[in-house]
Amino acid sequence: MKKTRNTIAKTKIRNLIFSSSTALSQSQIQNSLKGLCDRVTIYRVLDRLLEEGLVHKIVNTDGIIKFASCHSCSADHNHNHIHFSCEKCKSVTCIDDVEPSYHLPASYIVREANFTLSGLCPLCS
Amino acid sequence: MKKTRNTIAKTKIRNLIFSSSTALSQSQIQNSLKGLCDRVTIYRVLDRLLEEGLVHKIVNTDGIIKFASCHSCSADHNHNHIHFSCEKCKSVTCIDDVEPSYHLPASYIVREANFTLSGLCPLCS
DNA sequence: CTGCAATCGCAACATTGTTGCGTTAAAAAT
DNA sequence: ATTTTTAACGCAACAATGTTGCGATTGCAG
Repeated sequence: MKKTRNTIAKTKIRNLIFSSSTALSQSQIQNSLKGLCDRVTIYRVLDRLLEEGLVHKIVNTDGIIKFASCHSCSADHNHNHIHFSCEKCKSVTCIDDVEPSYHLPASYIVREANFTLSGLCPLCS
Repeated sequence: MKKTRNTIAKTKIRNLIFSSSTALSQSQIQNSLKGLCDRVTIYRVLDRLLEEGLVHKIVNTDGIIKFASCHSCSADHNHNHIHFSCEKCKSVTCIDDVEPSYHLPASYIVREANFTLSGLCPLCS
């Protein structure tokens, strides 16, 4: 497979996501970087970070895609934990230690799960 | 509260969603209508149908927003069932009879849930 | 320090969704 | 049946988000 390089933009974006307690959208990252790199570069870096399994992707309840670091899921790389989306402060947080349970008819083959609860987070309630 | 009118576009769109076995996006609806009304009208009709509680909104794993009819949830209007998104045929289906279970720290106030599983649907697997 | 190709910046484009405003038409009132 | 009211419409313009092609740049291996 292709080799990946550690560029300034990639390092900066990775650090941003890793040091954030909430999931970040492309526009949030763009604002933080303040013109460090092009908008397109952010999209491409995020794609690469996803492919490399360093971050995971969350679809918010309003359809906005956010990215968060993979902290506890290095073992079996299971992203199927719950996310919480605050209606007030718009933050998206991973609830790492709560796993949802479900069961489907056997004819469905499940490969990924995206569970997002929305409401008010501890800071806003 | 404001009165709502039954216009041609609204009736057609409502029927489309109600007779569909899968959730529909704005663009899918637009293609089906073949120029019956303006693009903007579809957005506005969907908003109204949502407000009136006739349809519910689903955010797909790729961030695309889809709409499905409310069949079994007229009683307490609970939309917290699971949705299944097929990676192959891109269909989004409501799995009405499976309710997910979860529990969060009490400091979170949950108002809505959006649970989407993705993989292969019975027709594609 | 040189060469290769991964990555970047820029421009252009595609899609999705929103807003303002003058016009049309649904349905209640006359 | 006709008038009146205003919800809903079409159109144009805009905003946000994401994608693609291509020539220039730069990380890093040899």
